[in-house]
Amino acid sequence: MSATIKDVAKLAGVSISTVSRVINNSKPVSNEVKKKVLDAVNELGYKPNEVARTLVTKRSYLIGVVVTDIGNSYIAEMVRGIEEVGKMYNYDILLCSSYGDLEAELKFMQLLKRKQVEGIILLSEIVNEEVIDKLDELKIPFVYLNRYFYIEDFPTVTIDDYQASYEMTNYLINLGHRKIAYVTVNEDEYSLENFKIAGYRKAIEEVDGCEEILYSAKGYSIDDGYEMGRDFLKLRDKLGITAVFCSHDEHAIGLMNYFYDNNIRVPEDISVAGYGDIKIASIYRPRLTTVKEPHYDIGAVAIRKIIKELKDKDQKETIIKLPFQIVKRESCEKI
Amino acid sequence: MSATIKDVAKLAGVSISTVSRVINNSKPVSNEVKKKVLDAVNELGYKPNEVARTLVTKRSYLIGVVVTDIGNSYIAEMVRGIEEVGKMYNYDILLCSSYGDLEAELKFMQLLKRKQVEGIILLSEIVNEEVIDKLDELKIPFVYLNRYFYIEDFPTVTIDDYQASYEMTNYLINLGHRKIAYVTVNEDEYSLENFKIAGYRKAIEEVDGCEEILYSAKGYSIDDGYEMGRDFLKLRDKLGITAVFCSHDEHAIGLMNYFYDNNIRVPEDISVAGYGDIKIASIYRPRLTTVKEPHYDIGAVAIRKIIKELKDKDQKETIIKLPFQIVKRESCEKI
DNA sequence: GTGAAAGCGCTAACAG
DNA sequence: CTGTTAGCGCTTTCAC
Repeated sequence: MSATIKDVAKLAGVSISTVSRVINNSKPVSNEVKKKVLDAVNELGYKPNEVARTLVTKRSYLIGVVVTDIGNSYIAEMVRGIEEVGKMYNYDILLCSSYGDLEAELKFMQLLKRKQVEGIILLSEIVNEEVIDKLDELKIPFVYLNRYFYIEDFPTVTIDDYQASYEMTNYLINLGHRKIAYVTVNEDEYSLENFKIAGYRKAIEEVDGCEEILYSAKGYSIDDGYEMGRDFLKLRDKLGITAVFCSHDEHAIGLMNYFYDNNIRVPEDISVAGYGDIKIASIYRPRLTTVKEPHYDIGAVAIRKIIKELKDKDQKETIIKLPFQIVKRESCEKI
Repeated sequence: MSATIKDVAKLAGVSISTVSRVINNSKPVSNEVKKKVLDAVNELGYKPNEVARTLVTKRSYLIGVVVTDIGNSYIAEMVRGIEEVGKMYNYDILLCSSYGDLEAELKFMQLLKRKQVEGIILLSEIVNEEVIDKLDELKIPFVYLNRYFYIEDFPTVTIDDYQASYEMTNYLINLGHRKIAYVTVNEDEYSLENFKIAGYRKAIEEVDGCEEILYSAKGYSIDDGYEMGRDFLKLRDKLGITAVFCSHDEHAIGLMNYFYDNNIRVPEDISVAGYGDIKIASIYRPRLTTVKEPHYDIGAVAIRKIIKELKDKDQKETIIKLPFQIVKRESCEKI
């Protein structure tokens, strides 16, 4: 096996505490002895065993991150933020994917705790009381990130969905649109959609000639967006919809795909706006007008919050709201 | 702090060895005692400390994964494969992102070793001797995954690039194309492009009227694909190119974006084929015809290889080749 | 079957 | 400044 601190001590002819002192710079050591130790370290290629160190210091420099699926670009982006900021503070990321399974989420949280992670970031897409309880029960700093649902007074990082939705709807209205459909998902007491719909509604109500048109997609995926295409088109023809604001970029992309496949031109025949600014939104043609959720920053702020809490137990802020942006691109046009 | 094995032992009125035995099922324990222990475990909510366990057993159940950027969909996909298979064997993933920086790669490998990971999967996009040496020096099982470069006799999992490139070119030829451009990247002794170009060349040479047209992009990104659009279009007009086979989906997407922005229709005006089958390839319109690299499987097989090696030191296979697929979609058409 | 004791590799008092 | 010693929480002989 690799060399241990003992080997170094023996080779350098000093005690292990002295070795510990020089590699940690924790206490003054005479230059002469220090040199001997360093030489021995080099000669043996000694690398401290972090596991042993963790056992005594109680500091693992590990943050557990459980995500639903790293394959989602918005999640990957958040993980990037988490990891990059974590690294600045010497933290490493222990990654677990739940694929949306409740049991898996629960299991991983347990597992992470056993592995002595110092904090947990849960990137969930479901809402469940057991998970909440477990998170509290673990007694380690955590942040709960959820794009679809909210839990009151629970540590999280987000944007002002009400305001974002309001502003985007306004943008569409200013473009001249009046028949603006809003594509939402399921109704749920804890769904963030409630805020977004409220924002949309407010904008609609403020302007004469505008009419609220709500449409529900089945799920959150691109496919769900595609599949609603047929029925949505009927609705459009019936009501004269000229713009559609989707609560998720995925719907917008799916819908645009359906439009492409059926020779409906965007934005000439209909304007499409999304929400999220996932990676593909700026790659797809036409590029998608959307609400930019700062995924990277959300991750970055989330871990920063944990690290701060690790330093100073009492942090007041539980919910952090980050700024968003209305990103204007070619999928929406003046009418 | 959380309860330790000592607390359990005390509460159950047995020795800590007995507790260890029942929670690990490592030695027979009388049912009566077992029950007492289990009760105590429940009452205290005891969860073994994996760090302490690792220190004595020398098994961390951790695999280190260093990637360039989890934001790349092909990388995310590989990590999914790694993680999912890892979990089947109770392994967790320690994730590090190098963002292509050599020093970072080196540093993380070191770090992972200190954290006692049992194996390392390096997902690199550069080639460097130092890295190779370091990997060997670490003396733990590893797999080296690199989409752009190869290292002879180095543990990796890949596809037969020569054959894939050959088959795709053939497909284009069978569609009636004769002036087929191949978009490559930089020339480098260790570039996988050498194999791909050879495959392309072979197909071209086999058919009368075909002519080799090589074009080099600046880098590997979508932007690089976009930026070559202008010059490429000139070349197309000059040579009468009817199809372009890009060595990377990113180029193909970037190119198609340039075409879209300049009113060149795909596939009517030019057929476009890619390589990789990254996520966006099947979402973009028109959907991209491409060589499907099984990213998920590559990750899955990579970690499986490591786990196998952990079980049985001597594994013969160093390079594993996985099957690929020619995925025919709408971006290529008969001429 | 069960307990006592040693030890994994390291840090951190405590003496000197 | 430096060495000795006592653990961190757990597994694993080795006796009984």
